[in-house]
Amino acid sequence: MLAAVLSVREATLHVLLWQRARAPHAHRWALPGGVLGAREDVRTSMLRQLSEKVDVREVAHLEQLAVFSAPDRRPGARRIATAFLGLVPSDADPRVPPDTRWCPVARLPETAFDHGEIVRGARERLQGKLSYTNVGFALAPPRFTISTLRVLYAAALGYDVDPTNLQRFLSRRGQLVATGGSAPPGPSGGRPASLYRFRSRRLEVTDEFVAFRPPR
Amino acid sequence: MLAAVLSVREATLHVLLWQRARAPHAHRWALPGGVLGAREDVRTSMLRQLSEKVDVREVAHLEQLAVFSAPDRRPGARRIATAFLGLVPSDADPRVPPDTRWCPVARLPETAFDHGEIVRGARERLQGKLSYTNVGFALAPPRFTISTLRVLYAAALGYDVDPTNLQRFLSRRGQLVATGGSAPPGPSGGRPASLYRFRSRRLEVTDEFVAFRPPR
DNA sequence: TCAAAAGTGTTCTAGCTACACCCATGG
DNA sequence: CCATGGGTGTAGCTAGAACACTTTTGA
Repeated sequence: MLAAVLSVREATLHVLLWQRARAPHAHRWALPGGVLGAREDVRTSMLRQLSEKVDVREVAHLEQLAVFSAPDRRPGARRIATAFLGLVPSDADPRVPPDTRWCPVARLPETAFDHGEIVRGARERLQGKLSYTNVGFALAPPRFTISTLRVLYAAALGYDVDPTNLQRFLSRRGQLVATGGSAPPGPSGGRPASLYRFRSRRLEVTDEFVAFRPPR
Repeated sequence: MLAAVLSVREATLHVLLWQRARAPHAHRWALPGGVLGAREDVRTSMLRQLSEKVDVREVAHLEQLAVFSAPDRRPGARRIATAFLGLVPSDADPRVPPDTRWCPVARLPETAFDHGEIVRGARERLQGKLSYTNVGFALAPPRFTISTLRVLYAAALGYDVDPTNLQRFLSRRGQLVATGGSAPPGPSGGRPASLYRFRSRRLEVTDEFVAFRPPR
């Protein structure tokens, strides 16, 4: 049971890691997690374990990634890990324990066991789903401007995104709702940006087919 | 450890199930599987367990689906299942034990535990991946005509597919290679169909982005 | 009035759908 | 020569990428 909890902080994709104090792999950085309880399913258990690190209400999305099971993936007693991808909106600022930090995914510190691989898997899953689902909601605050959203998408994808096209992409799919409000412009002026929200804050597949749409 | 092994048989998507002899859920139909060994990872273990039901060389693709972990998912001692999706080409005709059969996915017999849900998950995964990867190779014989391939895609997707567009879809992505050979026409005549093969018989993502392609 | 930032309009193009038409074979 | 099925050409449409242009604000 491990979770790669991703969030965009200061325009960069970060992951929540804690520094191990004890051997094995002392001082290396590890994903939060623990062991499955007798009366829990894996999702419930993951949420319980995360609640020790972050406020669970701030985890806007949680999904299974994969099982990591190589017999030698960690020294000592064998442990099989069900890995999860968690997403925390950029506005949430959860209190975390002193040994825990948000680390930039592009420049990870030395990670424990196979946790680096899990983080890379999580990032790839997120990148894919940004393009054919509404997962963006889980990176964004409840209300946001298109510029803000652009920064979040760019950080998660690792390349620049055109705000015009982002706006139209989401609008065409009915995912963007104008709230009516607007954000005040910055100190150097400029037109105030309208505030939007996602129509739904639960995962929806917006592009079921790349090709092979059923005939009319 | 459970596998939903799918294959197109007689123009219909089937799954490999075996009928339980003993309680619990006697006479119901279950997915093949077993328990993880001490020195195996889940993939190796799954292949080992499948080898008891089908010839493993015929499983052209095997990937993790999800972990099923509800505490009450089956009576008796708790068991957590890592579910896999397996694919067997339509030309392979593996010898299976007497209690084991290919069952049509659209009309499953009464299934044991949560195995029905797993089969539905497997079908959905396959349907999605047919559209943005080359998984088709794992449903098809080594050499095939476009008409044959059309039948396989239609069976897996559950709706009709235009052979013209299928041909171009795969050609555009460089997945189709003409072998030069051709298949003899049927008893009522007709132009002989050319034989093709997939360029690669390992999973490749052919459409990485639905939208948000990186700028040039 | 100018700079800055947001938002709209428009053109270009790739690629999917649909369908008409041509090709190769058996009877 | 016709029926049958395979294969090609092509028109139409959708929607993403790129970018010019307009709008709204602060100084």
